[in-house]
Amino acid sequence: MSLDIAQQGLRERKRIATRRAIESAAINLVVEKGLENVTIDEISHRADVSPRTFFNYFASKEAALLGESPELPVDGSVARFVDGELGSSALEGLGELISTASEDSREDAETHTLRFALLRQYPQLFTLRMTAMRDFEEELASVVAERLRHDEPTLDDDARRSKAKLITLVAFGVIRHSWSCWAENESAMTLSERMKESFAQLPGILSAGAA
Amino acid sequence: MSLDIAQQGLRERKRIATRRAIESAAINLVVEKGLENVTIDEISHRADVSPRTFFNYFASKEAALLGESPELPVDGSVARFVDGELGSSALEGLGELISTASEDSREDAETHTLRFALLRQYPQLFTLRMTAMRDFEEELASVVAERLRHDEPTLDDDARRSKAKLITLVAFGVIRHSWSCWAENESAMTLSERMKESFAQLPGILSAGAA
DNA sequence: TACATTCTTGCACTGCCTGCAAAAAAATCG
DNA sequence: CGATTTTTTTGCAGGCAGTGCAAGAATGTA
Repeated sequence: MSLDIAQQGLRERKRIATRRAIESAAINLVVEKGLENVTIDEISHRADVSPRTFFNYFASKEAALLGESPELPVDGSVARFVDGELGSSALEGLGELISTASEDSREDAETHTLRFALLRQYPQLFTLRMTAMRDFEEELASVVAERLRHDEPTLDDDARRSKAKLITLVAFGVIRHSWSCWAENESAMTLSERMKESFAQLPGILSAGAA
Repeated sequence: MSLDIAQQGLRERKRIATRRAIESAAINLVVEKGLENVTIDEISHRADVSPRTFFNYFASKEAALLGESPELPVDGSVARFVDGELGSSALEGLGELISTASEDSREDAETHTLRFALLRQYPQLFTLRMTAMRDFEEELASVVAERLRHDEPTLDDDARRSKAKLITLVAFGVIRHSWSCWAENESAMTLSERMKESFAQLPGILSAGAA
């Protein structure tokens, strides 16, 4: 794990350091002065790079604040999910997969905390993050399709892909719900706990008929 | 219906005309030259207003392309939904409410068609549209909460609001699914038909357990 | 007609973002 | 080490987005 960063040459190490410096400068400045009052120039200056270099690393101020896009966990939980060992249904398993995955983080703990605070403070940032999740959605949808191949082998390809996508998008709806609840209540549960909660509520919203 | 535009004075009529002219100029230019190759200057010029005036009407090029935000239908279907007459569950009813509402349109048919073509062509625009839907989501969530007050009178306020939000966000997940299917297949069904389809698939994704 | 209100426009200004080419830094090789 | 190649950083020039302000035009009102 800690060998990832290991000597791939000075160049690579410097690139990572610069990226981190920019992210950190951006996040701290926004915490200090507010999103609207921070310019690329300021961020670059604090990170000790030229404004032009900023754009060699990030496409925008927001991109620097959001950091890297999420990726599938690499600990084998994906394999267990595909094999049907995670959750009694694909949707439920997906919920477990995501809420567990949202716990790990390959970065500085303080940066991570501040980033979350910003997502809480600026809903626009959360929206952007969800937007940036499109690729992740595609990835997840194909994993879900694999799971469905296991759960329902009789389904034809098109139906399976469509169903996988529906499951994925519904799951993202649930994630948004978790987020919304989590962001409103000052410091109640962990986000990942809140996610488990929302996923648990899910079955109740389909069946509950008229009075 | 056609009386909406009726004499509210020259000023108001001109405002509406200008707004329409800008929208139309924007849409047509983007259809002709592609989203990236159209500037505010061009749009303003074709709409016969100054670039400065453009910003008196829209905050950005994208806003002009997307047009007005969606609103709740005014034909009484909301009341029927709240009273539990629409759908056998809140989620199902919400599906009917939305898919029906997406049919009406208070605008020029050609503009409407082109706008949809653009949403199809540029997924970023659809994402933006979903982002702009936040307020609409809030509105819907409170309507859903009313419906829940009817369906499950025993629920306390917090639980009801949370559940209403979950239902709403899941519904938006389904809408995204409908959109995705609709945008991929060249000219299959109506969007609103496609929505009914996706909502119908929904019950199947919760129960389907392991093989 | 005279007055008040609202809308349009030009102007100046800040900030975002990109392409390009020169300089700096790091990797590679003899 | 020194020479060469590759990659990164930086400055510069420039286009486009978006905003505040104040003057002037258009509309509403009496």
